[in-house]
Amino acid sequence: MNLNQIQHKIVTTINGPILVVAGAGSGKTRVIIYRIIYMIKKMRINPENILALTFTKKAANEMKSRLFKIINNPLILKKITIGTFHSIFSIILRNEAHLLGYNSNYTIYDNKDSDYLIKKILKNLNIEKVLDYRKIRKQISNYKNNLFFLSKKNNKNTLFYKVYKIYVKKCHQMNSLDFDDILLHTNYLFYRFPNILLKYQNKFKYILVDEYQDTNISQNNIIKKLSNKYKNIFVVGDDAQSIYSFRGAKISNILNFHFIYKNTKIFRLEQNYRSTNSIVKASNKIISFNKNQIYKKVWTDNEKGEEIKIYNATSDEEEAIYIANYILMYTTKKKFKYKDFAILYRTNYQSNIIELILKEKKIPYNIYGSISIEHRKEIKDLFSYLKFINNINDEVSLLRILNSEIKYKKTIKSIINISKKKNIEIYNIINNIEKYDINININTVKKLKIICSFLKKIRFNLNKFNAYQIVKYVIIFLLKKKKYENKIKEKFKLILINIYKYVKKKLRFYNINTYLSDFLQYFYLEDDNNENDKANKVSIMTVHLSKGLEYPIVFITGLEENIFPSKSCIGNSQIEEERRLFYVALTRAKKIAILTYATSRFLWGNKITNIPSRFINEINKLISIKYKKNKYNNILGLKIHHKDFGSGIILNCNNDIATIKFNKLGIKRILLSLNKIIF
DNA sequence: CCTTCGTGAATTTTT
DNA sequence: TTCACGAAGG
Repeated sequence: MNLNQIQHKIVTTINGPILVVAGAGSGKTRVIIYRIIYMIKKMRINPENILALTFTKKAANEMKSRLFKIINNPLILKKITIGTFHSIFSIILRNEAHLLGYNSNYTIYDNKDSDYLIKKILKNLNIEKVLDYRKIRKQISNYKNNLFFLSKKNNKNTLFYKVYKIYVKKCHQMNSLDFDDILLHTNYLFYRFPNILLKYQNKFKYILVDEYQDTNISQNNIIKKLSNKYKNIFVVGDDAQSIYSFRGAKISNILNFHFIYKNTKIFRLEQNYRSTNSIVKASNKIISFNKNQIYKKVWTDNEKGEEIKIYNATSDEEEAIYIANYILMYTTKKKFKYKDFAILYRTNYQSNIIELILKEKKIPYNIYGSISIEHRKEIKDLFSYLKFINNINDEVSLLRILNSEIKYKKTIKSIINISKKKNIEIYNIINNIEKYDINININTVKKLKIICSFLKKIRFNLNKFNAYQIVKYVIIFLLKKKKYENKIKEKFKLILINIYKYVKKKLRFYNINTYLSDFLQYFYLEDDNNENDKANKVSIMTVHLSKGLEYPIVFITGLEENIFPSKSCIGNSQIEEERRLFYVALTRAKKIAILTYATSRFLWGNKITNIPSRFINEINKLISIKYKKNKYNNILGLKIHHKDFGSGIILNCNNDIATIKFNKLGIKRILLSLNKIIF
């Protein structure tokens, strides 16, 4: 199995609660995978009793494919339950939905759906100017993830609570769950129905959780309940890589694990096998700037390797060009492959310019997540049809359809008003539109008729046709009605191909038919929209998505204050999480890490300028000097004294102009040739 | 009933 | 810059 002594011990210690504190690159995913194999092959544990949980769809798919490579037996593999918290528990909820007053075909609302609903509620209460719908959504999410509903913490007189209650009620009426509901309702299910809990306790006798540092209260409580009978709970985590606190992740879960589970065995994985010594050294240096951390000594036997490189681009475009050229050079002259490279960024929108340049230079790439395709308007339209067809109570999706089909807002408003006044479902009204006294355009009536008869027809066949057939009909219907650009048609085609593959795979692999609701579940909670994983392509993604992955050469881009670290994290306690995020980014690299930053960059059509990220300065001494561009190339981070302005530190330097942060006067740009600076 | 024009927000990260 | 939304005017 090729494991070190501690790893071997971890793999073969099966019973009881176990906490593994694992540094970056110490082989923790490998340990999980070998442990699963050991349980099945050596311990003869029934694979059906194993539950492995991850946080991102990407990590789940990665684990599945790595396991498959070793086990290579689909019959065994399909018995193991592997997936994200959300996907696994939403499947369980579908099975038990009737107990909670839901139908098993419930719709999953993404953030945009939630926003839409919250906006509507605020408008109805006439407080859309008082409360910000996005803040409310975050607050609702926070509420649910912290299980406040179980405690007495809620302040029932606030405006927020009023909105919260309506939101919950509406979701229930529409047979819909948002992402947080999936966890919340699972909690409620296990709390309220002990016999159901027992059923799943007996099924999942062995539970493994990857990236445990990212669990929130709600998730942690589910694991606690599930493992309570057999206590075979195995968690792996690294507090230094905790980067999901915005989703309610609580580091205290990992810190208090051994208090909650008696007789916990604790292991530490500190040897890094992934990266060169230079990279390990720099990442240790970075994380040492954080005050809150569990002491860990990550070390490596690997060679020193190349020093970390840095590139100061003049613009975001030039940054991308530099990266593209670098990749071209290394693939032609140094025999690296495209798939050896990853380009990481802090925010999704940064991918635009990178994609553009890579396309120009004909470098094949694979983008993960992205401004995810489900948020594109036309795709959203398609999926509102699919969601409504699947769940006739889903008025959010129906209203989306109406909004995209009917130009005249007044007409929609009158329909909604009638629905409210007479307490009749909107779908019912549009089906009998001529019976109602509405000022409505004749063409609109015709349109509604066409839509309604289509919906009726297709809903009639809902259980006869598989997901592929249904989606195909909807796409044909949409294309018949509207003139879409070719780009959109291509996207539709891609989605269809994706569905086709999925339906086929399910049939061959598991011998089950895929209906529309199965496909929607897959689309929202399982598909990481990345079929070409193994293809020889450059990977580009956010730092968040890169966790758990590794690449020989990694570019960390946009290392500027206000970008990375993000503006909203500067000057508060969240800066430590940003630093952990940078730590995650840096530790993805096996051989070479290249940090890039741009002097100016486009944001909303405006050129903005930022000073280099503090993270560059924090590891300044470990960065290869020859890559520090220009003639004042070795003065970054240097403490200086200015004849007029006093002492300060050099943040950036472009040819003759240095950006200096003065102790008393703040940030100023100084012409070096004036010779006012004493180094 | 329908078009046009002006204003203001958007982009932190994932399920 | 781009997009959504709403007011105003055709």
